[in-house]
Amino acid sequence: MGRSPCCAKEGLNRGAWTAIEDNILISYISTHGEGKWRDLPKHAGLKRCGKSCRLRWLNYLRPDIKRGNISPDEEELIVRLHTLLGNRWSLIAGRLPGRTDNEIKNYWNTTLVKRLTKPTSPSQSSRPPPPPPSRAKRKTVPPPPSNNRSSRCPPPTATRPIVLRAKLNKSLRTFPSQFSPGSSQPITPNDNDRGQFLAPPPPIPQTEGAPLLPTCGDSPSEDNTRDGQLGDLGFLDFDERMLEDWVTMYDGADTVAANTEEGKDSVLDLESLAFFLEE
DNA sequence: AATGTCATCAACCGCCAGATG
DNA sequence: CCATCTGGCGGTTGATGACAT
Repeated sequence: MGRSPCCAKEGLNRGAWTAIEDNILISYISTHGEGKWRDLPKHAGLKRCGKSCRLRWLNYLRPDIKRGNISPDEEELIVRLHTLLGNRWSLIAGRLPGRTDNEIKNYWNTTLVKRLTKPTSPSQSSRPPPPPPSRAKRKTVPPPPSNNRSSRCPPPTATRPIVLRAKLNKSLRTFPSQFSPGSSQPITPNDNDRGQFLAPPPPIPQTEGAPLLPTCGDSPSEDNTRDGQLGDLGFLDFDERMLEDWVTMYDGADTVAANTEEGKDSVLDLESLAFFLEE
């Protein structure tokens, strides 16, 4: 197709950023906000590719960045999320306020991989991660389930059943389940694209027209979103495999409203679900 | 002290998907 | 519907510092 490069390469600075460049970028974004990365260098007077500016801002200069000292809790969460999501660093980072996908990716590749691939002692309970469903692999992996609903439902290999009532819509992907409890402070006003936590937990959208998970055996004509009401989708045999399939299908939806076996009606994010499944 | 090796992480690269005209 | 643009993502590289010999 012959795409044009994201920016002209000639005459651009490369490599490590200088403090001056950082200051220029910070002051420009604080004045004009994020976005328009392609035009940003030109307007800000930076001899950098727009992509490079974006990366520098997101991974290093944002005011809410938390750097270094990944806590044991964070580490455990990273391991669990990676078990569930694979190398989907942006999704994982979205559950760790202040952490960037790049940092988590680096931490995983340098620290955790080595630790987790070592022969585990009896005291170590972390299981090695499954082959990650990376983007590269998604190319070669069998295509995601088609719109044929029945094809979306693998044979039941349940670990335990959950009644899934709704797939959470994208507006709900932004609230944290465990972090910043009691805090409703937005982390950054412009992070609407990275699964960051922008808002306090919204109520369960029982009457909102949230898109629904497909149900096994539904006829395509039965639309659970009719009248904007959530229908009870019935019992599904639920396991990690299905969850991963749904994550693939509904990329970005990392939370579901679930009615567990015990009858608790709740909104669960995938991390909670992973925990639930491990029980 | 000099050299080699390893570990870390910022930055880059190429691909992809959604938006737009 | 199609071509192109744009932003985002994950994989990889390379510079740098720490540590070992």
